[in-house]
Order: sequence, then structure tokens, then C-alpha cells
Amino acid sequence: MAGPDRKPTIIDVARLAGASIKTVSRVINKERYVSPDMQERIEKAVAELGYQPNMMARSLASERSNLIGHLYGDAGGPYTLEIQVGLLNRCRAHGYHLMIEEIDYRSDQVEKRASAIVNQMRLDGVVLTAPVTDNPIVLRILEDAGVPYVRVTPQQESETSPSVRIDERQAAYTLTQHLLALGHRRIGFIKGKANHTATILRYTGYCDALVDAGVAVDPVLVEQGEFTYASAVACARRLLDQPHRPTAIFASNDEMAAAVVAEAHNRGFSLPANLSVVGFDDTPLAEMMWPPLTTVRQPVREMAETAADILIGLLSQRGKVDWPKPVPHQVLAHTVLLRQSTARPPGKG
Amino acid sequence: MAGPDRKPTIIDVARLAGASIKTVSRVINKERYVSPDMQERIEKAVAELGYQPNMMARSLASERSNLIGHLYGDAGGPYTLEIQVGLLNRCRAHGYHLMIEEIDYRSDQVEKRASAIVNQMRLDGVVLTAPVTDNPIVLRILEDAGVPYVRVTPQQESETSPSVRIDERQAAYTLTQHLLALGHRRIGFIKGKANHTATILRYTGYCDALVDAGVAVDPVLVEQGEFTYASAVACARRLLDQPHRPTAIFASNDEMAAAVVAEAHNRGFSLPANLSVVGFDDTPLAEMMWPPLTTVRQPVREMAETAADILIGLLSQRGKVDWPKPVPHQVLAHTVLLRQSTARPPGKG
DNA sequence: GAGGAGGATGGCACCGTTGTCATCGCCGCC
DNA sequence: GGCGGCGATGACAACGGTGCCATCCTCCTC
Repeated sequence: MAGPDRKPTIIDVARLAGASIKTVSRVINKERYVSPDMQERIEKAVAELGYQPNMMARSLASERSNLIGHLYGDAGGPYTLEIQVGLLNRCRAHGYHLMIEEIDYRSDQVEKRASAIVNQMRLDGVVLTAPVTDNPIVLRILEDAGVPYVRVTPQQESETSPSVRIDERQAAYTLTQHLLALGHRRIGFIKGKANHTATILRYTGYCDALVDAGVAVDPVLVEQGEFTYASAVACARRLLDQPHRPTAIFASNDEMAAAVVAEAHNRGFSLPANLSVVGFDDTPLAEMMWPPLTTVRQPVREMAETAADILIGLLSQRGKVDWPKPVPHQVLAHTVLLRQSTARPPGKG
Repeated sequence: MAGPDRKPTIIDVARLAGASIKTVSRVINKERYVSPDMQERIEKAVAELGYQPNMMARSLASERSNLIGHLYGDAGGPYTLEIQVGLLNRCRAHGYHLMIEEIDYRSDQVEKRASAIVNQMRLDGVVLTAPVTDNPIVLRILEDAGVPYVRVTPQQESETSPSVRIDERQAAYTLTQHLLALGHRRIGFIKGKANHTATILRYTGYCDALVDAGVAVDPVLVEQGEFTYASAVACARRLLDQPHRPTAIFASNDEMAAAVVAEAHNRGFSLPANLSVVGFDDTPLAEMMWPPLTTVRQPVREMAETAADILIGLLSQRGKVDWPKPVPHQVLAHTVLLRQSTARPPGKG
């Protein structure tokens, strides 16, 4: 193969197939009004030359980049990755490409950076995950640029953009009920980072379940964590140091639950006999720690796929009105995973 | 602000600044030969209009896309994510954007897909991670397209592309030495997935350390795992079921180490008193499990950053020869993390 | 048989930049 | 004073496609 010295262009294809470039363009884009005969000739030429349309040129001419952006704030462990896998699945299926960008949402450069990303790359659409989902600057830039976006687990549902989430309050509620059903009454709680939606919703679910079961929420049993292992170690210590200590602890995420488990191990507790622990998120960790952690799984990948579907669905009907009103707000089902970190409280076996 | 109805272009800037578009282009690209006065006028105009150059047009005209691709095979947990974070760091710093693409390396579509990614998007450069690092089809496509690429932890170093890695054999060697130094002589080993480079290197390090210490490699103590938790559970069972069982187990990654720990807990072992366990990789898991795992950390993020640096370094001097020969092959330093999952063997305390 | 509808195709401007080359003015030097 | 050199600037043609509109042909209808 004395290959051509440069990549073939649509012109080469047209020449080889004996057609106009416009007609080749039609075939590439699967438009109507091409005779079967012509279609075949062009496809043959494309194959023969190994022609691949140049995305850049395409985007420039058509105002469609086939690019979807994923903007996120912290590279939050497995979560972010799952999101990307989900997005990638759909992008691939629909011929989109994924561009990922981290935004330091604390920086004063947010505006500049977000704007650069959105405007320079001419993204067709954007998926937002926490904590950028609710960043007013980012949202404004997207609105201004007229770029459709979908938010995963936003704090506030908005009328201008769709969202995907699970019912975190309900999940926490159910998980707490599980502990109550086992016979626990003194249930410690470690909150997540202050002001995060997740923190509030999970805590609310916990409180509601207690109250509905006729158990008072004892402030002594509630600690303020930060979603990190380190933060939860301190919380666990304080909780377990209490004279009348809890028989179960609900940590607002798995990482913090791991800290509780470690601290309990340190004290020579046998789990779950001496202490029940539950987490939230079902990170890979949950299954691999010992004892395996009772927790709640968010279908993160599926959420991302749903977000992508919504976005791509809209993009495919571009030219119509912006979003259908009301915009979709999907709530996906979570799963409570009962594993071996929970049992009846001591003395009630 | 009765904003303009469409995004400002370089023409608008030129008009406002009273310059030619070419001169504006010069300023945008920080080229030489622009008078300070002119420079200032243009910068002012840019700021006033909020002008952002259109990447698509830029790429089309210049044959440079400012896009770096990350091709990977499996969304392998924290590893992939760390890689991305590292790449992103550098991309951001140098004005590149990151496009991530998963390639199903088992599929018969590899060729089509890889080719589409590379050729359609006109990527400036590519970073490859396992197991795509050594996929001959992908490599050929990159070579053919003349797209520079850097491989992270390839099986074979090549003369045509740089690579970044750590010395895995040495790391495994050191880790094994640590166990030997503690007094262990019967050290079990759980291998990773067959044919993976990592599997071979880690195993070699283990064997070498034993032999150098005058301890024979006992095949009874070597199990074949697959880098997964599930696969290692079975291995751990077989190892611990032996009458003359090992006093320490070296699992080829943390996930498998977690399985060993869980199995040991199940049997009521007290760790590390009854059994020492070491892993490999220092995933987040390692620190959060109980007892915290002695393991080896690959500076994954740094490896990615190095890869990006190498790539970007080359791209910035485009027009010169391809790679400097010999191409760089960086070996970064690993860290052995001694935590609490290892201790002297029973009876030697 | 004229008129009209609609399928099939092509021509050409345009998308927003950069690359190449020409031009111009000014300075220093012989 | 003429000339070479270089800094500064602009004109114009790409880059590789798509959008819009014109054209041509065929077939159907009245």
C-alpha cells in the first residue's frame, strides 16, 4: 500500500465516486434523497480510501461539535469514575465524544474557566455533577451560552434543566428503619460535610425514621463529619467514649463507616455483635471491608446513563424548542444492601 | 447589556481594535511582531467583547486540535481515575483538553473504533493505559496516523514511544523482604490475572526476594488469582486450609489482600498476630480496611502527570523531528507503606 | 399536453481561524 | 545617499466540511 501522503478528504471521495461533495456529505450524514446506486458507489469509495470525516471541519460548518462535557468539582473517588463510565456508554452508542473538565469551584477563576470550556469548545451539551451542579456562576454561563445541561443530584431542581437523582432521604429512612427493626434504640449518626445536600437529606431521613418509630433524636448521638475517613475517626471516638454509648452507628457514607469500623476494631469490639454499623453509597470498599458493610447503593452509573440519554435525546431534536416543559426530573430507585455489619444489639440476641 | 445575538468572532475584535484579523490572531497566539500599542488595543477589544476563539476553526486551520486523548481498556477502579486526574492537571496547565475514550480491546471493532477516535477527532496526542498499552492494533493505528503517544506501564518498552512506569519487580521484592525480615518463612502468594505484565513482575519480585534470602519458592504457597476480590477468596481459602499454612500472604493487589483479610477474619484469626497480609497499589481501600494494609504505592497520579508532560513537551516543539532518540522511558519511585497488617509470625513475637 | 410535485444532484457561499507571502517604514551602515 | 535587514502589519487563500438554493428529471394529475 503506497498510501496517500495525507488523509483523504471528502473531495477525494467525491472524485473517486464521481459525485459532488455535497452528495457525499449526504451519504455521510445519512440524509435522504440519495439514490441507492449513488449511495453504494460513495460507500465503496469511502471504504476504499478509508475516509474519515474531519470532526473539526464538520463542527465548524454545522455548529454541532458532537462533544459532551462532564464538569465536576472534586475527583470524588469511585463516584466520578462511575459517572464517566455511564456517560461514556451512552456517548459511544450515539456517536458523541466525552470531554471531561474539572473545575475548581472555590477558585475565583471559575467564571473564566467555565466560560472557556463551554465557549471555546462549543460543547453540544453538558452533564454536571456535585458540587458544580449548583454553582450559580457555572449555571449562568451555561444558560447564557444556551448550552443544554443535565444535573446529577442537584440541590435544587430547576425549571430550566433536567436532573437525575435518587431519593436520599427515603434511603436513609429505610436504612434507619432496618436498625430500629433489629432492636436498636440508641443509634449514633455521623453527618457529612456541612451544607451538602446529601448531608441534609440523609440526616433528615434518619431523624424522620426515629421520630416515626417513637424514638427521640438525641443530639448527643449526632456528630458532624466531613465525608472523610479522618473526620469520622474523631466522631467515632466521641460516640464510643460515651458512658451510655450507641449500639449502632449510621455513617453518612461508606468511607466514614470504615472509620467507625476501624475504631471499633481498635477497641477490641467484635462486629457486628458489639456494634452495628451502616454506611451509604456502596463504594467498592463496602463489600471488601470486614465485616461487609450494610449500606445503600445509588445506581450511579445508571444515573449517568439516564442523564446522557436525556441530554442526547434533546440534542437529537435540536431546532425545536429548548426543553420540553416541564423539564424531566428523574428519580431512580436505590437499593438497600443488608450485609454483615448489622445485627441485633447486645443483650437482645 | 443588549448583548450581541451571536458570539463575537475574531473579525469583530479586529474591527473594534482597528486592526486586521491576522494581527488579532497574532495577539491571541502570543506571536511576536506586535507593537505594544497594538497589543494593548487588541487585548482591550477582546476583553470588551468577551471574545473566545473558536477551537474548531482554530483546529481546522492549524492542524492542531489541542486535544489529548486518554485511551483505556477497563474502567479499572481508582487507578483510571487517578490517571485522569493527573492528566487533567497538566492539560489544564497547558491549555489542552482531555478526551477520554474506552476501547473494548476484546471486540473485533477495535480497529474501527480506535481509528475513528484518532482520525476523526484529530487528537494531538494520546496517553495509553493498560491494557491498551500493548494492543498491536491500537499501536499501529497511532503509528500510521503519526499521532504521538505515551504509554503508562507498558509490557514492552518500545523505541518509538516513551513510557512511564515504576519498578514493580523491585517493589514486590522489597515488600517480600519486609516479610522475611519480620521472620516469615512460609509466605503465600496470590498472583494477578495471567499474562498481565504486573502479574509477572510482582511474582518475579517475590520469587527473587525469597531465593536471595535462601528460602525456596514453594509452589504449594502460590495461587493464581485474577486481581479481583472474588478470585482471591478462593485462593485465600486454599492457602489457609493447608495443614502447614503460611504465616504471611502477599496478594498481588489490595483488592485481593482485602479478600484474604476477610477470609482470615471469618476464621476468627486476629490480624496481624495470626497472619500477616500485604497488598499492592495502595488503593484508598488499603488505608480504610482493618487492619490498615501494608502495601506499595504507585504514584499513579504523578505517572500520569509525567506522561502528560512528556507528551506536551513534544507537542510544543512540533515541526521538529518526531521523538528524540532514544525516546524517554521514565521509571518513577514507588513507596512501601508499612501499616498494621504485618507483624512477626506467631511464636516469634 | 401543460403544470406541478417531489426526488436526486450539484454549485457555491460560508463557518472562524491560521499560514504564506507581500508590503511598508525605519534604522544603521558603508 | 543608497541599501540591506528587520519589525510590524495586512491581504488572501486555504482548512474540510455543511446549509441553502438552483437545477434537472421523472412521474402524476387534470
